[in-house]
Amino acid sequence: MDKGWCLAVESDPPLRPAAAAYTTTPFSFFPPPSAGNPMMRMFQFPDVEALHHAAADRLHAAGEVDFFAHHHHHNNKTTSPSDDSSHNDDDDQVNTGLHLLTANTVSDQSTVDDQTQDHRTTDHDDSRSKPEAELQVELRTMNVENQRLRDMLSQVSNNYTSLQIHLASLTHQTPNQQQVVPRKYLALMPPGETSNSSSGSESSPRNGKRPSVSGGRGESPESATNKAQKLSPPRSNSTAQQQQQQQQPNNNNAEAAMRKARVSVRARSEAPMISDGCQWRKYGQKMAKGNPCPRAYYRCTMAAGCPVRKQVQRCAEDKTILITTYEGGHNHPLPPAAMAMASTTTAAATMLLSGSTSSADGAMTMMMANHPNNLLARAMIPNGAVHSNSMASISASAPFPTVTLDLTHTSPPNNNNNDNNTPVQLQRQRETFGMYNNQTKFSGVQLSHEVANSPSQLLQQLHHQHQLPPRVASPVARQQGSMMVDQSVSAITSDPNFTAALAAAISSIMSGGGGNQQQQ
DNA sequence: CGTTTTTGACCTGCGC
DNA sequence: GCGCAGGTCAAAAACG
Repeated sequence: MDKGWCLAVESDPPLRPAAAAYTTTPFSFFPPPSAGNPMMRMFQFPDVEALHHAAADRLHAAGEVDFFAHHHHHNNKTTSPSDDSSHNDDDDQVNTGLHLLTANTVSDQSTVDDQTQDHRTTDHDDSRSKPEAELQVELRTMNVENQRLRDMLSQVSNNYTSLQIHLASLTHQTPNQQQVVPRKYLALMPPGETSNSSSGSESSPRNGKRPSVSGGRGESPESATNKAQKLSPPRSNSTAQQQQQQQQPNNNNAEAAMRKARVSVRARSEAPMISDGCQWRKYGQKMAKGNPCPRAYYRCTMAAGCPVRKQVQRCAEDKTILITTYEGGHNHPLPPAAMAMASTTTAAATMLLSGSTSSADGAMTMMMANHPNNLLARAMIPNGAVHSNSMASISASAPFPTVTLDLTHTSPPNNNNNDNNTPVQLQRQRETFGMYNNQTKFSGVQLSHEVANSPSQLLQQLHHQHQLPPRVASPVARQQGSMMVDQSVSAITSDPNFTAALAAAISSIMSGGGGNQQQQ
């Protein structure tokens, strides 16, 4: 069960003491305030926190344990009768203060709330339960509203990224930079290609060059679409079709192109699949010629009809390198963790569309530098600075225009930051975060270069990584994830300097009241 | 029992 | 036309 979420650790005990209480905190509603993303702050609801504080005060007045005081004072050794209810053998673990529960749905929260409610009301009168119930109703209402706003935010963010890339492409583009590939590519667009963003129709990213899909046995909508496309093969792209294309809005071509463009990511990983925040379902596996390692085919299952697919294969020359190739664009809102990769693939598709390697590189660099969640960006572009030698390349020789992001190389030394890590430290951080889960995390790749410089970023990454629902991870993944977390925590805490920085970052986060909850 | 993975079969494009 | 390789389907198996 290779789930792209691969955030099994979020439900693992070591990092979530007093888990049940956390679920009810306002911290669970939002991602941490993203320094570079004012929109995220914009969507925070102070009222919710005020609501929570009111509830906490009430609990205090009633002589009950304030779960949230546990937060604010970072007393990870606090024990209480209520804590015992969720207590386990992780007391000797570091309480990062991060919200690590993922239950976001009303039902889930309701369940936990009910449980905590049971504990609270056992020894107290019922008169107080009614206001609490009302508060919880309000909380749930706000949660729903939050969910809706987050969906909207995802859409807006996606659109913003696309527009930004397109603008960068146009800005950087010069006449002699326009290469053949994208034009040829666009010329191959079947005329029937339309936006997949809202219809939910499973229009598949195909063109004439690509080996066609369906074996004809399954008559899924996708297959039907493919058939229709086959009836008008690209090679017969007539003048009428070209005229039809010209009549289409430009963004139609762009979107169609994006669905065909490919983004290949090379990263070192022992895990079978990298984590990109999305949910994938494996639908096939093949032995590719010249490579003893099989190639796995995955399809995005976050939304019905999402055309995004990816291929995962190990490099024949170096089996520690995992090559993940993305194709297409999502037709649904994405969780923040998935936004990074999605925005990257979108950028890559856009740069292919823009038709210039240099402009593309600039576009991608710009987009990445400006996208707060783009983990690849920070892996490629330390500190968001524009690098001329970013590890991105565009292949025109491949069957499809492909952007390759090589994350197997270490970043060049960055003089702008305070990178005074010893190689040993960096290596330890790589080991710590690169093996964070059973799947390699891009954020781990990124963290390996930044973690010591920015513990708060580490926490944000951890925060994001713990947002997703536990159901998406297999037990094996959870177990391995738990082990990795243990190792990670151990490694982190073994470094006194880093521990101090981590504590400071935790304090910052807690005092800032930033929290999150995964949309789903 | 529903979901996911496995895996053999099938289809298509391309090169010869 | 044939064979090969890439990609996908879908029944069966596995899993929770």
